[in-house]
Amino acid sequence: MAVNVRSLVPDTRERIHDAGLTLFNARGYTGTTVRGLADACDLTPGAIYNHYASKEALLFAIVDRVHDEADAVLSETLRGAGSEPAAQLEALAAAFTAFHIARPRETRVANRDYIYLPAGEHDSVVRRRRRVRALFADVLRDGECRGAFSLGELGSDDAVQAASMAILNMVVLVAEWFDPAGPRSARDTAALHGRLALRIARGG
Amino acid sequence: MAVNVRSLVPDTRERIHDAGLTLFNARGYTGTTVRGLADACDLTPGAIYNHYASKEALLFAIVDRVHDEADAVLSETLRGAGSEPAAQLEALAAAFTAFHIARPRETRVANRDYIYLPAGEHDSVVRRRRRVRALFADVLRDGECRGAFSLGELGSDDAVQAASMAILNMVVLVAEWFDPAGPRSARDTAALHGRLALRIARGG
DNA sequence: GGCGAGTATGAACGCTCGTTCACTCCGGCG
DNA sequence: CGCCGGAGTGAACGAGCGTTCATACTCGCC
Repeated sequence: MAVNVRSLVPDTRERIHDAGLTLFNARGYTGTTVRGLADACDLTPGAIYNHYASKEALLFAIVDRVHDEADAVLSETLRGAGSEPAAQLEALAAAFTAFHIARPRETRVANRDYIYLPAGEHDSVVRRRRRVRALFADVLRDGECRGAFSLGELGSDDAVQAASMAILNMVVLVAEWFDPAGPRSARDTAALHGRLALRIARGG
Repeated sequence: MAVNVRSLVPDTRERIHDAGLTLFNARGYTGTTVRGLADACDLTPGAIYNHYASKEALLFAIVDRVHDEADAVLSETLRGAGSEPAAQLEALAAAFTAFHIARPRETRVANRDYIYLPAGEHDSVVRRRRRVRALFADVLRDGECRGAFSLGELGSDDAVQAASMAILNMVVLVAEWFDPAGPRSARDTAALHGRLALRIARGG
Protein backbone atom coordinates (compact mmCIF):
# COMPACT_ATOMS: atom_id res chain seq x y z
CA MET A 1 0.00 0.00 0.00
CA ALA A 2 2.03 2.93 -1.31
CA VAL A 3 1.53 6.31 0.27
CA ASN A 4 0.53 8.83 -2.34
CA VAL A 5 3.59 10.99 -2.79
CA ARG A 6 1.43 14.05 -3.22
CA SER A 7 0.26 13.79 0.37
CA LEU A 8 3.86 14.06 1.53
CA VAL A 9 4.57 17.13 -0.51
CA PRO A 10 2.77 20.30 0.52
CA ASP A 11 -0.49 20.37 -1.38
CA THR A 12 -0.68 23.44 -3.59
CA ARG A 13 -4.31 24.17 -2.73
CA GLU A 14 -3.38 24.05 0.93
CA ARG A 15 -0.37 26.29 0.41
CA ILE A 16 -2.61 28.89 -1.22
CA HIS A 17 -5.07 28.56 1.66
CA ASP A 18 -2.25 29.19 4.12
CA ALA A 19 -0.88 32.15 2.18
CA GLY A 20 -4.39 33.61 2.11
CA LEU A 21 -4.57 33.25 5.86
CA THR A 22 -1.29 35.07 6.33
CA LEU A 23 -1.90 37.85 3.83
CA PHE A 24 -5.58 38.48 4.56
CA ASN A 25 -4.65 38.63 8.23
CA ALA A 26 -1.82 41.09 7.71
CA ARG A 27 -3.26 43.34 4.99
CA GLY A 28 -6.97 42.60 4.95
CA TYR A 29 -8.89 40.98 2.10
CA THR A 30 -9.14 44.04 -0.13
CA GLY A 31 -5.57 44.97 0.70
CA THR A 32 -4.30 41.63 -0.56
CA THR A 33 -3.66 41.01 -4.27
CA VAL A 34 -3.80 37.79 -6.20
CA ARG A 35 -0.25 38.49 -7.35
CA GLY A 36 0.79 38.79 -3.70
CA LEU A 37 -0.80 35.44 -2.96
CA ALA A 38 0.94 33.88 -5.95
CA ASP A 39 4.32 35.27 -4.85
CA ALA A 40 3.85 33.85 -1.36
CA CYS A 41 3.27 30.39 -2.91
CA ASP A 42 6.00 30.65 -5.56
CA LEU A 43 3.37 30.56 -8.26
CA THR A 44 2.17 32.81 -11.04
CA PRO A 45 -1.20 34.51 -10.62
CA GLY A 46 -2.87 32.31 -13.19
CA ALA A 47 -2.02 29.12 -11.31
CA ILE A 48 -4.14 30.26 -8.36
CA TYR A 49 -7.19 29.81 -10.57
CA ASN A 50 -6.46 26.12 -11.06
CA HIS A 51 -7.34 25.72 -7.37
CA TYR A 52 -9.82 28.46 -6.53
CA ALA A 53 -12.43 29.94 -8.83
CA SER A 54 -11.77 33.44 -7.54
CA LYS A 55 -10.23 35.47 -4.75
CA GLU A 56 -13.65 35.50 -3.10
CA ALA A 57 -13.80 31.70 -3.24
CA LEU A 58 -10.51 31.52 -1.33
CA LEU A 59 -11.85 33.88 1.31
CA PHE A 60 -14.96 31.77 1.67
CA ALA A 61 -12.94 28.56 1.97
CA ILE A 62 -10.94 30.15 4.78
CA VAL A 63 -13.90 31.57 6.64
CA ASP A 64 -16.00 28.46 6.20
CA ARG A 65 -13.32 26.11 7.44
CA VAL A 66 -12.62 28.03 10.61
CA HIS A 67 -16.32 28.13 11.35
CA ASP A 68 -16.50 24.37 10.92
CA GLU A 69 -13.64 23.98 13.35
CA ALA A 70 -15.16 26.41 15.83
CA ASP A 71 -18.49 24.59 15.71
CA ALA A 72 -16.71 21.30 16.31
CA VAL A 73 -14.80 22.65 19.30
CA LEU A 74 -17.88 24.16 20.86
CA SER A 75 -20.19 21.19 20.44
CA GLU A 76 -17.54 18.73 21.58
CA THR A 77 -16.81 20.87 24.63
CA LEU A 78 -20.47 21.11 25.47
CA ARG A 79 -20.86 17.36 25.14
CA GLY A 80 -18.10 16.75 27.67
CA ALA A 81 -19.14 19.43 30.14
CA GLY A 82 -21.98 17.76 32.02
CA SER A 83 -25.27 19.44 32.75
CA GLU A 84 -24.21 22.10 35.25
CA PRO A 85 -24.49 25.56 33.62
CA ALA A 86 -21.47 26.87 35.53
CA ALA A 87 -19.28 24.01 34.38
CA GLN A 88 -20.60 24.39 30.84
CA LEU A 89 -19.86 28.10 30.71
CA GLU A 90 -16.39 27.73 32.17
CA ALA A 91 -15.53 24.92 29.76
CA LEU A 92 -16.90 26.78 26.74
CA ALA A 93 -15.04 30.00 27.53
CA ALA A 94 -11.79 28.14 28.18
CA ALA A 95 -12.02 25.94 25.08
CA PHE A 96 -12.99 28.79 22.80
CA THR A 97 -10.15 30.90 24.17
CA ALA A 98 -7.68 28.11 23.48
CA PHE A 99 -9.13 27.84 19.98
CA HIS A 100 -8.61 31.54 19.28
CA ILE A 101 -5.08 31.48 20.65
CA ALA A 102 -4.24 28.50 18.48
CA ARG A 103 -5.66 30.08 15.32
CA PRO A 104 -5.03 33.81 15.46
CA ARG A 105 -4.89 34.31 11.69
CA GLU A 106 -7.96 32.24 10.97
CA THR A 107 -10.17 33.85 13.58
CA ARG A 108 -9.07 37.37 12.78
CA VAL A 109 -9.79 36.97 9.09
CA ALA A 110 -13.12 35.30 9.81
CA ASN A 111 -14.20 38.02 12.22
CA ARG A 112 -13.03 40.97 10.20
CA ASP A 113 -13.13 40.12 6.50
CA TYR A 114 -16.30 38.06 6.15
CA ILE A 115 -18.03 41.31 5.17
CA TYR A 116 -16.40 41.08 1.74
CA LEU A 117 -18.17 37.82 0.90
CA PRO A 118 -20.92 37.96 -1.76
CA ALA A 119 -24.41 38.28 -0.34
CA GLY A 120 -25.38 34.62 -0.07
CA GLU A 121 -22.19 33.45 1.59
CA HIS A 122 -22.11 36.56 3.73
CA ASP A 123 -25.55 35.76 5.09
CA SER A 124 -24.64 32.15 5.76
CA VAL A 125 -21.64 33.30 7.80
CA VAL A 126 -23.73 35.82 9.70
CA ARG A 127 -26.13 33.02 10.56
CA ARG A 128 -23.33 30.83 11.85
CA ARG A 129 -21.98 33.66 13.98
CA ARG A 130 -25.41 34.25 15.41
CA ARG A 131 -25.65 30.60 16.36
CA VAL A 132 -22.45 30.86 18.37
CA ARG A 133 -23.79 33.91 20.17
CA ALA A 134 -27.02 32.05 20.85
CA LEU A 135 -25.10 29.13 22.32
CA PHE A 136 -23.45 31.31 24.96
CA ALA A 137 -26.67 33.22 25.60
CA ASP A 138 -28.58 29.95 26.06
CA VAL A 139 -26.13 28.64 28.62
CA LEU A 140 -26.37 31.91 30.54
CA ARG A 141 -30.15 31.98 30.39
CA ASP A 142 -30.38 28.36 31.46
CA GLY A 143 -28.06 28.96 34.41
CA GLU A 144 -29.98 32.06 35.38
CA CYS A 145 -33.26 30.12 35.45
CA ARG A 146 -31.72 27.36 37.50
CA GLY A 147 -30.17 29.74 39.99
CA ALA A 148 -26.57 29.06 39.08
CA PHE A 149 -25.95 32.62 37.87
CA SER A 150 -27.00 36.00 39.15
CA LEU A 151 -27.51 38.23 36.18
CA GLY A 152 -30.76 39.49 37.65
CA GLU A 153 -28.83 41.26 40.41
CA LEU A 154 -27.32 43.55 37.81
CA GLY A 155 -30.49 45.58 37.68
CA SER A 156 -30.97 45.53 33.96
CA ASP A 157 -33.70 43.49 32.32
CA ASP A 158 -32.19 40.90 30.07
CA ALA A 159 -28.58 41.31 31.13
CA VAL A 160 -28.10 37.94 29.45
CA GLN A 161 -27.32 39.43 26.08
CA ALA A 162 -24.81 41.95 27.39
CA ALA A 163 -23.13 39.37 29.61
CA SER A 164 -22.87 36.78 26.88
CA MET A 165 -21.41 39.35 24.49
CA ALA A 166 -18.96 40.46 27.15
CA ILE A 167 -17.74 36.89 27.53
CA LEU A 168 -17.63 36.30 23.80
CA ASN A 169 -15.73 39.51 23.10
CA MET A 170 -13.21 38.70 25.81
CA VAL A 171 -12.65 35.33 24.16
CA VAL A 172 -12.72 36.35 20.52
CA LEU A 173 -10.23 39.20 20.89
CA VAL A 174 -7.72 37.30 22.99
CA ALA A 175 -5.41 36.94 20.00
CA GLU A 176 -5.10 40.72 19.74
CA TRP A 177 -3.02 40.88 22.89
CA PHE A 178 -1.94 37.36 23.80
CA ASP A 179 1.77 36.93 23.26
CA PRO A 180 2.86 33.32 22.63
CA ALA A 181 6.35 34.32 23.76
CA GLY A 182 5.03 36.00 26.89
CA PRO A 183 5.11 34.70 30.46
CA ARG A 184 1.59 33.25 30.55
CA SER A 185 0.86 30.04 28.66
CA ALA A 186 -2.10 29.52 26.38
CA ARG A 187 -3.45 26.86 28.71
CA ASP A 188 -3.22 29.23 31.68
CA THR A 189 -4.94 32.03 29.79
CA ALA A 190 -7.74 29.74 28.66
CA ALA A 191 -8.36 28.60 32.24
CA LEU A 192 -8.28 32.19 33.42
CA HIS A 193 -10.89 33.15 30.85
CA GLY A 194 -13.05 30.30 32.06
CA ARG A 195 -12.94 31.73 35.57
CA LEU A 196 -13.52 35.29 34.35
CA ALA A 197 -16.60 34.08 32.49
CA LEU A 198 -17.94 32.70 35.77
CA ARG A 199 -17.25 36.01 37.48
CA ILE A 200 -19.23 37.79 34.80
CA ALA A 201 -22.13 35.36 35.12
CA ARG A 202 -22.44 35.07 38.86
CA GLY A 203 -19.97 37.37 40.53
CA GLY A 204 -17.38 35.88 42.93
CA MET B 1 -21.00 90.59 15.16
CA ALA B 2 -21.97 88.75 12.02
CA VAL B 3 -21.92 84.98 12.09
CA ASN B 4 -19.76 83.64 9.31
CA VAL B 5 -22.20 82.22 6.79
CA ARG B 6 -19.83 79.36 6.05
CA SER B 7 -20.25 78.02 9.57
CA LEU B 8 -23.99 77.64 8.95
CA VAL B 9 -23.53 75.72 5.75
CA PRO B 10 -22.09 72.23 6.04
CA ASP B 11 -18.35 72.58 5.73
CA THR B 12 -17.04 70.56 2.81
CA ARG B 13 -14.02 69.29 4.67
CA GLU B 14 -16.35 68.04 7.40
CA ARG B 15 -18.69 66.43 4.89
CA ILE B 16 -15.76 64.48 3.45
CA HIS B 17 -14.73 63.46 6.95
CA ASP B 18 -18.23 62.19 7.60
CA ALA B 19 -18.44 60.32 4.30
CA GLY B 20 -15.10 58.73 5.10
CA LEU B 21 -16.49 57.58 8.43
CA THR B 22 -19.52 56.01 6.77
CA LEU B 23 -17.72 54.36 3.88
CA PHE B 24 -14.61 53.20 5.72
CA ASN B 25 -16.92 51.71 8.34
CA ALA B 26 -19.08 49.90 5.81
CA ARG B 27 -16.47 48.77 3.27
CA GLY B 28 -13.15 49.14 5.03
CA TYR B 29 -10.39 51.57 4.08
CA THR B 30 -9.00 49.58 1.14
CA GLY B 31 -12.52 48.72 0.03
CA THR B 32 -13.44 52.40 -0.24
CA THR B 33 -12.56 54.42 -3.34
CA VAL B 34 -11.91 58.12 -3.65
CA ARG B 35 -14.64 58.21 -6.28
CA GLY B 36 -17.03 56.64 -3.81
CA LEU B 37 -16.16 59.30 -1.26
CA ALA B 38 -16.66 62.02 -3.85
CA ASP B 39 -20.07 60.61 -4.83
CA ALA B 40 -21.18 60.55 -1.21
CA CYS B 41 -20.31 64.25 -0.94
CA ASP B 42 -21.68 65.29 -4.34
CA LEU B 43 -18.21 66.17 -5.48
CA THR B 44 -15.79 65.07 -8.15
CA PRO B 45 -12.75 63.05 -7.10
CA GLY B 46 -10.40 65.93 -7.73
CA ALA B 47 -12.20 68.18 -5.29
CA ILE B 48 -11.37 65.85 -2.41
CA TYR B 49 -7.74 66.84 -2.84
CA ASN B 50 -8.53 70.49 -2.12
CA HIS B 51 -9.24 69.35 1.45
CA TYR B 52 -7.08 66.32 2.11
CA ALA B 53 -3.65 65.62 0.70
CA SER B 54 -4.49 61.96 0.15
CA LYS B 55 -6.86 59.16 1.07
CA GLU B 56 -4.41 58.19 3.80
CA ALA B 57 -4.54 61.73 5.21
CA LEU B 58 -8.32 61.44 5.53
CA LEU B 59 -7.98 58.14 7.35
CA PHE B 60 -5.46 59.66 9.71
CA ALA B 61 -7.70 62.66 10.39
CA ILE B 62 -10.53 60.29 11.29
CA VAL B 63 -8.46 58.02 13.51
CA ASP B 64 -6.63 60.87 15.17
CA ARG B 65 -9.79 62.77 16.04
CA VAL B 66 -11.55 59.83 17.64
CA HIS B 67 -8.46 59.14 19.71
CA ASP B 68 -8.45 62.74 20.88
CA GLU B 69 -12.07 62.38 21.90
CA ALA B 70 -11.47 59.06 23.62
CA ASP B 71 -8.54 60.50 25.57
CA ALA B 72 -10.69 63.44 26.64
CA VAL B 73 -13.53 61.19 27.82
CA LEU B 74 -11.21 58.93 29.76
CA SER B 75 -9.20 61.62 31.51
CA GLU B 76 -12.28 63.66 32.34
CA THR B 77 -13.99 60.55 33.74
CA LEU B 78 -10.97 59.68 35.81
CA ARG B 79 -10.80 63.22 37.16
CA GLY B 80 -14.40 63.03 38.39
CA ALA B 81 -14.22 59.52 39.81
CA GLY B 82 -12.52 60.08 43.15
CA SER B 83 -9.65 57.95 44.41
CA GLU B 84 -11.40 54.63 45.03
CA PRO B 85 -10.21 52.08 42.44
CA ALA B 86 -13.61 50.40 42.29
CA ALA B 87 -15.40 53.65 41.58
CA GLN B 88 -12.73 54.58 39.04
CA LEU B 89 -13.04 51.29 37.19
CA GLU B 90 -16.81 51.36 37.13
CA ALA B 91 -16.87 54.94 35.88
CA LEU B 92 -14.25 54.31 33.22
CA ALA B 93 -15.99 51.21 31.87
CA ALA B 94 -19.38 52.96 31.82
CA ALA B 95 -18.11 56.14 30.20
CA PHE B 96 -16.05 54.34 27.58
CA THR B 97 -19.00 52.12 26.75
CA ALA B 98 -21.22 55.16 26.26
CA PHE B 99 -18.53 56.65 24.07
CA HIS B 100 -18.40 53.58 21.84
CA ILE B 101 -22.17 53.40 21.56
CA ALA B 102 -22.33 57.06 20.59
CA ARG B 103 -19.62 56.71 17.93
CA PRO B 104 -19.91 53.29 16.33
CA ARG B 105 -18.47 54.32 12.96
CA GLU B 106 -15.55 56.23 14.42
CA THR B 107 -14.47 53.56 16.85
CA ARG B 108 -14.83 50.73 14.38
CA VAL B 109 -12.72 52.47 11.77
CA ALA B 110 -10.14 53.45 14.37
CA ASN B 111 -9.89 49.92 15.74
CA ARG B 112 -9.89 48.10 12.44
CA ASP B 113 -8.36 50.30 9.75
CA TYR B 114 -5.53 52.04 11.55
CA ILE B 115 -3.27 49.29 10.19
CA TYR B 116 -3.38 50.97 6.79
CA LEU B 117 -1.71 54.14 8.06
CA PRO B 118 1.87 54.81 6.91
CA ALA B 119 4.50 53.67 9.37
CA GLY B 120 4.97 56.84 11.38
CA GLU B 121 1.29 57.54 11.92
CA HIS B 122 0.60 53.86 12.47
CA ASP B 123 3.11 53.78 15.30
CA SER B 124 1.71 56.92 16.88
CA VAL B 125 -1.74 55.33 16.91
CA VAL B 126 -0.38 52.09 18.35
CA ARG B 127 1.22 54.12 21.11
CA ARG B 128 -2.05 55.88 21.91
CA ARG B 129 -3.90 52.56 22.04
CA ARG B 130 -1.28 51.15 24.37
CA ARG B 131 -1.76 54.12 26.66
CA VAL B 132 -5.48 53.36 26.94
CA ARG B 133 -4.72 49.74 27.78
CA ALA B 134 -2.22 50.90 30.36
CA LEU B 135 -4.81 53.18 31.95
CA PHE B 136 -7.18 50.29 32.63
CA ALA B 137 -4.35 48.01 33.71
CA ASP B 138 -3.05 50.66 36.13
CA VAL B 139 -6.45 51.07 37.77
CA LEU B 140 -6.71 47.30 38.16
CA ARG B 141 -3.20 46.97 39.54
CA ASP B 142 -3.73 49.84 41.92
CA GLY B 143 -7.00 48.34 43.18
CA GLU B 144 -5.36 44.95 43.57
CA CYS B 145 -2.57 46.42 45.70
CA ARG B 146 -5.03 48.31 47.86
CA GLY B 147 -7.25 45.26 48.37
CA ALA B 148 -10.22 46.55 46.42
CA PHE B 149 -9.99 43.82 43.79
CA SER B 150 -9.25 40.13 43.95
CA LEU B 151 -7.40 39.20 40.81
CA GLY B 152 -4.94 37.19 42.86
CA GLU B 153 -7.64 34.66 43.67
CA LEU B 154 -7.77 33.70 40.02
CA GLY B 155 -4.65 31.62 40.40
CA SER B 156 -2.71 33.08 37.52
CA ASP B 157 0.26 35.36 38.04
CA ASP B 158 -0.45 38.75 36.60
CA ALA B 159 -4.12 38.27 35.87
CA VAL B 160 -4.18 42.06 35.60
CA GLN B 161 -3.40 42.08 31.92
CA ALA B 162 -6.00 39.48 31.00
CA ALA B 163 -8.65 41.11 33.16
CA SER B 164 -8.01 44.59 31.81
CA MET B 165 -8.15 43.29 28.26
CA ALA B 166 -11.37 41.44 29.02
CA ILE B 167 -12.93 44.66 30.25
CA LEU B 168 -11.58 46.68 27.35
CA ASN B 169 -12.75 44.16 24.76
CA MET B 170 -16.20 44.06 26.29
CA VAL B 171 -16.35 47.85 26.01
CA VAL B 172 -14.71 48.34 22.64
CA LEU B 173 -16.89 45.80 20.83
CA VAL B 174 -20.20 46.93 22.29
CA ALA B 175 -21.13 48.64 19.02
CA GLU B 176 -20.98 45.30 17.21
CA TRP B 177 -24.13 44.09 18.91
CA PHE B 178 -25.79 47.05 20.60
CA ASP B 179 -29.00 47.97 18.82
CA PRO B 180 -30.05 51.61 19.29
CA ALA B 181 -33.61 50.56 18.43
CA GLY B 182 -33.50 47.69 20.91
CA PRO B 183 -35.10 47.49 24.34
CA ARG B 184 -32.08 48.49 26.40
CA SER B 185 -30.92 52.10 26.37
CA ALA B 186 -27.35 53.22 25.87
CA ARG B 187 -27.30 54.62 29.40
CA ASP B 188 -28.50 51.31 30.83
CA THR B 189 -25.94 49.33 28.86
CA ALA B 190 -23.13 51.64 29.95
CA ALA B 191 -24.11 51.23 33.61
CA LEU B 192 -24.34 47.48 33.15
CA HIS B 193 -20.85 47.38 31.70
CA GLY B 194 -19.60 49.33 34.69
CA ARG B 195 -21.01 46.66 36.98
CA LEU B 196 -19.66 43.83 34.83
CA ALA B 197 -16.21 45.39 34.99
CA LEU B 198 -16.43 45.25 38.78
CA ARG B 199 -17.45 41.60 38.64
CA ILE B 200 -14.42 40.86 36.52
CA ALA B 201 -12.12 42.70 38.89
CA ARG B 202 -13.34 41.47 42.22
CA GLY B 203 -16.12 38.96 41.72
CA GLY B 204 -19.55 39.60 43.23
C1' DG C 1 5.62 4.65 -26.18
C1' DG C 2 2.08 7.62 -26.30
C1' DC C 3 -2.17 9.49 -24.41
C1' DG C 4 -4.90 12.30 -21.33
C1' DA C 5 -5.56 14.73 -17.15
C1' DG C 6 -3.83 17.92 -14.07
C1' DT C 7 -0.94 21.80 -13.34
C1' DA C 8 1.93 25.92 -14.31
C1' DT C 9 3.25 29.60 -17.39
C1' DG C 10 3.34 34.38 -19.04
C1' DA C 11 1.22 37.49 -21.76
C1' DA C 12 -2.65 39.75 -22.21
C1' DC C 13 -7.68 41.54 -21.28
C1' DG C 14 -10.59 45.43 -19.68
C1' DC C 15 -11.22 47.91 -15.76
C1' DT C 16 -10.60 50.71 -11.75
C1' DC C 17 -7.50 52.67 -8.69
C1' DG C 18 -5.26 57.14 -6.40
C1' DT C 19 -3.75 61.19 -8.02
C1' DT C 20 -2.72 65.36 -11.07
C1' DC C 21 -3.64 69.38 -13.72
C1' DA C 22 -5.21 73.08 -16.68
C1' DC C 23 -9.16 75.31 -16.42
C1' DT C 24 -13.52 77.64 -14.83
C1' DC C 25 -16.35 79.57 -11.47
C1' DC C 26 -17.59 82.78 -7.83
C1' DG C 27 -17.63 85.76 -3.67
C1' DG C 28 -15.14 89.34 -1.03
C1' DC C 29 -11.91 93.16 -0.84
C1' DG C 30 -9.27 97.24 -2.41
C1' DC D 1 -14.93 97.60 -11.27
C1' DG D 2 -11.34 94.46 -11.35
C1' DC D 3 -8.79 91.15 -9.43
C1' DC D 4 -7.30 87.49 -6.44
C1' DG D 5 -7.56 83.16 -4.20
C1' DG D 6 -10.02 79.21 -2.72
C1' DA D 7 -13.15 75.64 -4.52
C1' DG D 8 -14.84 72.55 -8.06
C1' DT D 9 -14.55 70.44 -12.70
C1' DG D 10 -13.57 66.85 -16.01
C1' DA D 11 -10.31 64.71 -18.45
C1' DA D 12 -6.34 62.41 -18.17
C1' DC D 13 -2.13 59.80 -16.13
C1' DG D 14 0.38 55.52 -15.06
C1' DA D 15 -0.07 51.77 -12.24
C1' DG D 16 -2.11 47.91 -10.57
C1' DC D 17 -6.20 45.18 -10.18
C1' DG D 18 -8.86 40.33 -10.85
C1' DT D 19 -9.19 37.31 -14.32
C1' DT D 20 -8.59 34.65 -18.85
C1' DC D 21 -6.34 31.83 -22.20
C1' DA D 22 -3.37 29.53 -25.49
C1' DT D 23 0.39 26.97 -24.64
C1' DA D 24 3.68 23.74 -22.51
C1' DC D 25 5.21 20.63 -19.25
C1' DT D 26 4.94 16.27 -16.48
C1' DC D 27 3.03 12.56 -14.56
C1' DG D 28 0.65 7.78 -13.97
C1' DC D 29 -1.65 4.47 -16.76
C1' DC D 30 -2.95 1.52 -20.80
